[in-house]
Amino acid sequence: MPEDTKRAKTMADVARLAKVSKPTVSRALSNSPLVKEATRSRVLAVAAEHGYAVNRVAQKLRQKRTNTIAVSMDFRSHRQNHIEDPFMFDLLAGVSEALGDRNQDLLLCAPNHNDGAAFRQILAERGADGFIILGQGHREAMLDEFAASGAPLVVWGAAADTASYCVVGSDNFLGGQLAGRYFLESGRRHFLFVGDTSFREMHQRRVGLQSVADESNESIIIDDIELRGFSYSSAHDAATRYLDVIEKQPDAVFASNDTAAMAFISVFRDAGIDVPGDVSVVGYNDIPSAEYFSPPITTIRQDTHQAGRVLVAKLMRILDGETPKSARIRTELIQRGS
Amino acid sequence: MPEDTKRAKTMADVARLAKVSKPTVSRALSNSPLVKEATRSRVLAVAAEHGYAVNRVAQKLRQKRTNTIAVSMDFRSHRQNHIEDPFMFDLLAGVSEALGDRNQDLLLCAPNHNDGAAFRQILAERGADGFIILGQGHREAMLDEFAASGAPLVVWGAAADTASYCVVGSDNFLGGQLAGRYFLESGRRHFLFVGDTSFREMHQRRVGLQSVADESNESIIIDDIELRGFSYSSAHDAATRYLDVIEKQPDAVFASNDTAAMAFISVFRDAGIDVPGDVSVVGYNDIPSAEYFSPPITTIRQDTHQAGRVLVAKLMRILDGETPKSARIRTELIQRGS
DNA sequence: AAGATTTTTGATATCGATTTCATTAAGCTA
DNA sequence: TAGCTTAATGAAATCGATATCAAAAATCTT
Repeated sequence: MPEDTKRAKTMADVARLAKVSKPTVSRALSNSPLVKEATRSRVLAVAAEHGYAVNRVAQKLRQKRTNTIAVSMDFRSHRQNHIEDPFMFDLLAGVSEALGDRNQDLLLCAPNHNDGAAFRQILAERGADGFIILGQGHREAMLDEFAASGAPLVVWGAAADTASYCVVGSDNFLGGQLAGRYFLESGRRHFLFVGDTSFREMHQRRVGLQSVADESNESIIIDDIELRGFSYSSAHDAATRYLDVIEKQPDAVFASNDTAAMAFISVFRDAGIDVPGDVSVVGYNDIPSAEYFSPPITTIRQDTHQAGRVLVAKLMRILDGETPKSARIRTELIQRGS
Repeated sequence: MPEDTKRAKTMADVARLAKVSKPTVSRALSNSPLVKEATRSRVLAVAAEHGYAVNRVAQKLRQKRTNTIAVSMDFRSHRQNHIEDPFMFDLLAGVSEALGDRNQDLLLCAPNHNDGAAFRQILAERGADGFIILGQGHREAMLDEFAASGAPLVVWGAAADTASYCVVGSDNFLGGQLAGRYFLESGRRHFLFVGDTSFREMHQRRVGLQSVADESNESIIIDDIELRGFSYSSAHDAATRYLDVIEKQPDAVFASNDTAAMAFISVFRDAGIDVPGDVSVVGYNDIPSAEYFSPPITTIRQDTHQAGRVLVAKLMRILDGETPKSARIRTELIQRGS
């Protein structure tokens, strides 16, 4: 039985060994209904026996489809900000898994410049069929232009009303509302919002918080601390300065990420202010240590797993010629001890 | 002057427009010395004018080189362990940057199974030229076999003496020694090691700590807590249990990651044990918040940026047919307040 | 069983680059 | 300037798959 045991490198090899033609091998391997069942199984057997694997590069060239998605991550800003938050990492994991399920390769790219030339080049050189953009908060104009040129792309973040591309993001407005309602229900009336509102996400959270105050019958005060970036240290500094300056202490802090929430709690504790007794603190993202902080942090959780799947699903629809709408990801308040 | 303003899609287009042949265009674009300077500049001008970009897929097919490196990340274990440590992320960033500098594409893959079939398939289908493996601590046998089959790969981690492949990792033994010496110098004599020694890295840190004790003239005691995984919670639980059980309290804790160090400090504080007064604590990795914890955590820092560069450099040498040695990354003690 | 249909199969062209090898142009020597 | 060497160029083959379209085989009619 054992014949030629050499590895079959190309379809031509398999064709010869199975005594059929190249196109038939191709059809058999791609489960085309055009090939007779008996032929298919013979071809598959030969292919398996000789360890044949299609050359995907040749396949891509001929099909003019790469089955590859470029995922753009802005590592630089991530490192500059000393972000400890594993959120982006989770997002990447979710995208990776979803792409794997669809047999799409993931080309990871970290563009160095803002002008989008790197993206255009990837498309021109046929390195990928489409783009998933993670963490490019400040580059909306570039993305608009890129999308306008017909590039298939999906962006993680907060949708601008004017965005011409498909955006998938957490429901930041709802997140802000959830925090506000939680404060109201626990009798708080003087809020402090902490975040970098130059990011649209953060701004939307602020607006959500405001909407709760506006709709309430109570008279609510909202203070603001404008952060730059997401580092623990900048939040810590801001908290310290804030305590020096204020006349009346707030009874609720909505920090737009858990790291900042921790920094504020830490400063409060050092200043003898009790959390949640004197001040309630709500964070965002539900990072792993939020649960184990002392006190455990009440926070807004986004479903990163779902996020990855939705990003990929939207992009696939775009590649199929549809124009899917932007989407918001499930968002919920995790009530803990702060 | 402006002639045909249509985009040039293929080399044949450029060739026609520049009134030369395809091979000449190819040579001009790849800076071959075979082409006359005047010709080259004319071709480049035409290519630029018509927005031509080489089709990398066709290039790969012909050259039998993909200029793509597959980077394997084990997201699953990462998520299971609730790792907050941005270490892997930094490593990925470093690798991404180093690959970018060398014009190599980064194919991110997250193998689901342990048997290495996914790796073999990537190679067989010519999805990548080589592999950088991050975070596969427990799969040495598979990697050995894969390397033995001639696959070009470099692994992040701790080198086994028997490893047949190139390993780049932090100098864990030195890391353990640095912690031990720090303890000795500050007069500590009763150490506690906390970590998951089923990971070789952690084991090596333990051995480094031991070596300092052995070489010292003092009589040193070393206790051990064997963790499973890297989560804050498991460390927190372990610390709590430990305090219940021990008779004599250690005066130094070497935690094999910062998250565990934080958990222990937190438990100590709640139990009224002063850090660093009663117990000194040293962590590992220098995560961003280590600096801002209270007290700021003394820790061992690895140079992740260098790590990425070294991983890529080693792999490139392997692809050039050399067999570079395993390497250790710079490792230093960052002395802070614990 | 001849003729019409439907399934299967295969010969050939193609995707877009690079390599090989032959050829022409340019530069040098005497 | 003939003759020789070297530098530039181009025609054709190639990488390994799939698409197209025509031909052969199988199945169905009557």
